[in-house]
Amino acid sequence: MSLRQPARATIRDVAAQAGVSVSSVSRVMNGEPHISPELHARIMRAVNRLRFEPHSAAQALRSRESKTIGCMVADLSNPLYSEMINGAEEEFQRAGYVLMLAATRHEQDRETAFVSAVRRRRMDGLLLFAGDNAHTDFTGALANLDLPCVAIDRDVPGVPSVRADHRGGGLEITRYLIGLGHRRIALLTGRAALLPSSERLAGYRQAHTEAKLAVDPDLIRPQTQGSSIAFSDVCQLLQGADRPTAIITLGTHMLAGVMDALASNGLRYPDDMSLVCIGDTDLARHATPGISALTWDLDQMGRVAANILLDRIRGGDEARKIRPVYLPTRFILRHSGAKPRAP
Amino acid sequence: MSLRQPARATIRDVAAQAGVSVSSVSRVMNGEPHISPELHARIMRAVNRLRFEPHSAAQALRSRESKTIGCMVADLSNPLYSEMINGAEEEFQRAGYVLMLAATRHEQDRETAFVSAVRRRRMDGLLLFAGDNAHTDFTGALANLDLPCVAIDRDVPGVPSVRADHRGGGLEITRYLIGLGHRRIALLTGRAALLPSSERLAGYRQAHTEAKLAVDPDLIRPQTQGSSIAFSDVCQLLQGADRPTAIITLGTHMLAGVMDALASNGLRYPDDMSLVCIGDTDLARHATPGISALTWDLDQMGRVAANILLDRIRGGDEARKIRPVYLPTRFILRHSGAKPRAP
DNA sequence: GCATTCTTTGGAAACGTTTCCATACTTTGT
DNA sequence: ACAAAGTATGGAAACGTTTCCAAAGAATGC
Repeated sequence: MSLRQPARATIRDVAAQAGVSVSSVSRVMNGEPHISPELHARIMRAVNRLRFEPHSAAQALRSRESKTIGCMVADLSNPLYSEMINGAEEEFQRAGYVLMLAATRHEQDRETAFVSAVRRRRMDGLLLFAGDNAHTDFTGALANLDLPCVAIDRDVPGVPSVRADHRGGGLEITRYLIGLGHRRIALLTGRAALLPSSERLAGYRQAHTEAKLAVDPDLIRPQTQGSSIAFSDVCQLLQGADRPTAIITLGTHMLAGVMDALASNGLRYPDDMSLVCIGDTDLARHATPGISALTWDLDQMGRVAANILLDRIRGGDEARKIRPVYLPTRFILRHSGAKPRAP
Repeated sequence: MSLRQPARATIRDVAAQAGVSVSSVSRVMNGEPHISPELHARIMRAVNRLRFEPHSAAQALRSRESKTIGCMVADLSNPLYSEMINGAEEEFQRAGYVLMLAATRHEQDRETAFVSAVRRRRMDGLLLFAGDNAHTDFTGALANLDLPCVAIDRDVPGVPSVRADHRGGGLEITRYLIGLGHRRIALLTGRAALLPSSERLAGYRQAHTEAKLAVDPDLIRPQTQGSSIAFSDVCQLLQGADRPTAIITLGTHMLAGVMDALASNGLRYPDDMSLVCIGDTDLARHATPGISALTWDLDQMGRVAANILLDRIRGGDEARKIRPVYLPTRFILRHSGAKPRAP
């Protein structure tokens, strides 16, 4: 019935066509030395004639490497992550690896499921993006893995990581706001269990300590990323007796919710409320007035992580270093900060 | 020197441990019928004791399916794409497939390279995102592939596709602007070779034809996505003698460039220039005034495409349908449009 | 009660590579 | 000139599954 394609050529077909042994074909395909030019030419001719393409499952089975990198991320639709993945993927592609992607949606089940997939597929390495620190089942599964791993903005015991200096960034922007005279600064920093959030919080606390200010726990909103959550968080904060006079918020999605909340409460920034966001976005840049933002190089971060992982896979010198690599953050001052109003 | 992990258990180890044949183990692992409960229990006990996980390369080699989907996208850092991938990945994950991702960066070489990877790895299906229609080498390579494919917002001969109704959307927003009285409408719609761009242009033309207006080719800027390009495009348009009075632009990145260009030329929207953007973003929503936008359901689009592909892989009834599936666009009216000034 | 079909198991041959070992020539060193 | 080392090739055994075939026993039809 269906006219099937001619069966794909195997290495044996190539050997027969060229009149040589399969081992010679294998050697040519893998660019091994000690091959006479004539043999090489003859084999390549057969390869081209038959359009031979080695079956990577067979290669993986025999040679025990799959030329595959697992990449685990909580949320692909978050531009912060996709930007990093984009950078990392370029490096992997250049090195001849293919990315296998899984979005875990912050669910521990999916994390362990992916670790299982990594094992079954004998992936050569694993790149971990920010994920919940409380997922100990997952880190347990990971420890049994004996596989080169690199984490991005995540703290996994025994795994090297690349991190933005969220603590320093949190410190810098909190100092800035305190310097302007703010004493009640709300922090909408995303899920508490994520490393970037907890680090930023640490910086925030440090700035308060330096200025001998107490931290009001009510001002810290460690909620999930999302504009509607930010909206209701801010509304709630504004209802309170002792309002904040400044807000630090994530730039992606949450900032929009914060702006909505301010607008629908008839407040304007920077006069009624100072604003700083984390992660520079088109919105932060082009809102009027422009919103000061903390930023760092996402593409670079992906690339650095990818290269560390590749180096580990190759067993390079760097392979034993576990200490995190930190990338600097940069504060972009715009016009969303002002002295707080006299009460 | 290095304390290696104990070797991973194979199906043979399990069989030995349970005192049965390997074929029985295989049957249990694959949930085949005709297995006595006692055998099943005995084998599962051995599986758990040895922490057996089947080697997927061996499975792929023997069974000729890799449980893997290739996903080719031009630019991962574009939120439009990553949102769609996010939706598609969820569906694939649910069906037990893993996504293999490649970013082609609009380079034909990378496209053909990935097609080759798809062949070698015997992936089970291929999901294609918007890419250059001029890449005929690539579509040629694809035709030889004999593999279930689905395209998203891309026209590949013989391949079913899921598309947003960019033509209808382009028509609607152009009609809207013409209805306001605009006669010179600039169109900054991204690379001309991409299907969404050319479809929008078709809608734009149709609206002009309906209104018996000529289309000035100078107003059509089929440039690559990017804020700096949009910036210089708009500056150039504003220098011309016969300025446009409205601009249609892509929402991601380009809109920011357009806004910059207006601001640095001392123009404000909607009074000096009407604005509509394609793809709703935080910036469009929260700029003041809000910017009217054309939007469609990205997550849904990814899911629909994924399910069509899965159906094709299973050889389902839908398998033979090649006609594109269209998803509707929706026009969100905000405050970025006004009647053009009297000249 | 006997031929037929179904259920349950085991044995062994693939799947398509890589890699180890053997072998027949060439070099090279002294 | 002869041992040792190097180069170029082939043969065959893995790698870890699935699947086809055979076979023995249990259930069914008439």
